[in-house]
Amino acid sequence: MNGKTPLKTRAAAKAAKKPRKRLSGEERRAQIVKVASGLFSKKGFKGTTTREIAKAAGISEAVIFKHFSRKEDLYKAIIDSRCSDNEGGPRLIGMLKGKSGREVFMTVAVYLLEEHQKDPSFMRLLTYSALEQHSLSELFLKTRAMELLGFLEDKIHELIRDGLMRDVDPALAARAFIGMVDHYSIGQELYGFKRYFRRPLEEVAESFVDIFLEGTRR
Amino acid sequence: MNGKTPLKTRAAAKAAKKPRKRLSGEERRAQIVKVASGLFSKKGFKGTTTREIAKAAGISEAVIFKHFSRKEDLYKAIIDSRCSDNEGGPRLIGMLKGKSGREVFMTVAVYLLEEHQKDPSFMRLLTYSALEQHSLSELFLKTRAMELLGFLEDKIHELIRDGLMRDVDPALAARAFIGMVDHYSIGQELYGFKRYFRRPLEEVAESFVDIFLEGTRR
DNA sequence: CTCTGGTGAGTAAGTACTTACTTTAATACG
DNA sequence: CGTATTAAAGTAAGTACTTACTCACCAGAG
Repeated sequence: MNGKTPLKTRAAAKAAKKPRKRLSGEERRAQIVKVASGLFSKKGFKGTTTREIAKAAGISEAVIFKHFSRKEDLYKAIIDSRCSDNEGGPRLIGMLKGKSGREVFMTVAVYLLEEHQKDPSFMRLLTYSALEQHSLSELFLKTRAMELLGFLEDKIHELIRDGLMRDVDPALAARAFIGMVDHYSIGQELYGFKRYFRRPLEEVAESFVDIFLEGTRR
Repeated sequence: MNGKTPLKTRAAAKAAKKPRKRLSGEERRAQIVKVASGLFSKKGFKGTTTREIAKAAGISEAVIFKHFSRKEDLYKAIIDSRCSDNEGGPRLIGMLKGKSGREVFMTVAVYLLEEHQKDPSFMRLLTYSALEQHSLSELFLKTRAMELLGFLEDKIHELIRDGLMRDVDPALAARAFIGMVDHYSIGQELYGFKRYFRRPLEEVAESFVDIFLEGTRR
């Protein structure tokens, strides 16, 4: 058992116990953001302690405060990393340009359902943020949500002008569509609906697009 | 001013400061539940302190613990008072019996939108509860949400059978409809959409019912 | 007098955040 | 090349304050 370290047992034990990886500032920062993000999404900002974050990251609390002077700053760093341009939003809008009506709505539905399914923690984070009135939801609203709704609104307007849709309120119709899709994901992930009810992602998307497009067809 | 109590100034000041209403046990209990409910819905369970509750109710913390041995018990009492049979749910389902397709969906939409607008705090409470995985959301899901969805599902099934609707997945369609309506309220209240976008309640309900019914029409 | 509704002043266990200190790795230099 | 220097990465053990929850006691209606 202790054959290797008959003497110096304390130092040896310590060394054995802690194969401590020493990370660079940037690496550690990113790790903390990732760990905290996961915890905040599960338990909320108030519900997560800096101690827990430190423990989960395998470091002492002081390290967190070397990188983020306040717990609140950690939240902001998470926002930046989650809402940064390299992932998400812009990609979707880019995918939509030049597509036909049905293709647009189908793409949006599949994209949103896939995103939620791939990473349900973001939706939780966003919802917590909205409730706790942090800026994440505000930022997300103004960058992502509004952009997508605006795009759909324009598209609907265009379809109406071209006589392909009935004369519905474009803003309301856009929200109706996003509502169907988002609310489905929220039900599955937050309210535990998936225990009672589950459909293949494509089937869900197809159904919603059908209902929406038939409902708005001229 | 102090003609009545020239002496005993301390006692007099105290008496003047606190026109303390002495409530019966039941009254006090109900008051605490009401106050706590409002605070929990604004700041969440973890985000609300017993001290805040006491202050808001104009009593000392100890009184709270005379009525509820743990903070958690207060949550349960709130659940009971919010989900009790006398208000909400059953009334809605009752209103729906024997109505035609359009009437059913219109009634549901108006009802949900009105409820959310009348008391947005319940939605917040419910959402917090779902995130924090308290039993309120579970209970609500099993009593109210499932019941309403089940009713709509049956109605849709019936309408399909009678050749009044296309052959859509009834469960999915029911969720699509509730999704449009609920998601609209959530957007308005939680994500602050109402700063940018507002429509009369009836117009919103009518639009959603239109989109849904046209979309599912045979 | 008594019993119920009410209190002020605790307590122990957290909480975010700090301080004084140690370890490690890369670099400057004799 | 090895060794002193330095600065960053890391820590244990605090601090000041908040938290849920308690307890010994009080006041006034019946």
